[in-house]
Amino acid sequence: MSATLEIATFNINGVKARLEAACDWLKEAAPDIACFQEIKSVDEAFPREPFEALGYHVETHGQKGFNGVALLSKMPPEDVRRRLPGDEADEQARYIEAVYSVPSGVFRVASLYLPNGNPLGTEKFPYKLAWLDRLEAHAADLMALEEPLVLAGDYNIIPEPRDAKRPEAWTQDALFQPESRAAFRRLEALGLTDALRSVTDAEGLYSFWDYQAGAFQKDNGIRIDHLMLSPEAADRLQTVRIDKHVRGREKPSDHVPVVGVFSLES
DNA sequence: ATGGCCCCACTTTGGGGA
Repeated sequence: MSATLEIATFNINGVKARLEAACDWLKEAAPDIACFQEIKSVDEAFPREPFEALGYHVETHGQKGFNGVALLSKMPPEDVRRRLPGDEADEQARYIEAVYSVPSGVFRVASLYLPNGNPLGTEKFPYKLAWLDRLEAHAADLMALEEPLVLAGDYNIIPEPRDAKRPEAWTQDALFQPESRAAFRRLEALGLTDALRSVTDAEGLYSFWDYQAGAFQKDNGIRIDHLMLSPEAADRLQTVRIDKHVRGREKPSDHVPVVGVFSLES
């Protein structure tokens, strides 16, 4: 184990369609922990072998056709939890959490895929807000553990105007609604830190570009994939990297990886 | 963010995404 721990979040938009892209990126970036979203696969059909061949333990929480999250890790996971607490009737596979032992102690890491919430005016938006309420409650419970905690994932929230190339185009979208952004700020009010914003105030840092209308070529992107850190994790954060180049490859996901680099020195 | 896409499923049409 090196003196740093790299934890990444990556919405891969289908593990079968993205097997080569995901493996190529893992080979070059070699994160210690990769949080995947939108695996779009049931657990039994998840192609574990190519990832295990790269040295990763694989834990999945999938469903048929859409959604689904996974945790890939070089060290074995402990205490794996699936499903976000707070609604036993919620069947959508959007949350998996595990604890990892590292030389400095432990890191608790979650891969989460927040509901999109579009279109407004349907039941999808209240579902998003209810999911955010449940996430806030669970995050509060986890914060009380006073551990290094990384809530990594596709939040489907544009936190601020500087997180979009064209913020005016998103005013009627669930990703940029005041209620969505207020919920994100409530997570921050719990003491969670938006990792990227703790290292830079720069605009033009995006994690998603639509497949349509040449959005990537125009750099018409948004920042919706986030690493939210407990104080114990934020204290160890060295830098945050967005692997934008993978969006320009063959058969890419519409998202790119966001990587946090943490110090393991005591 | 619409002119232009992409993935998935009991596939050839519709649901879902952002």
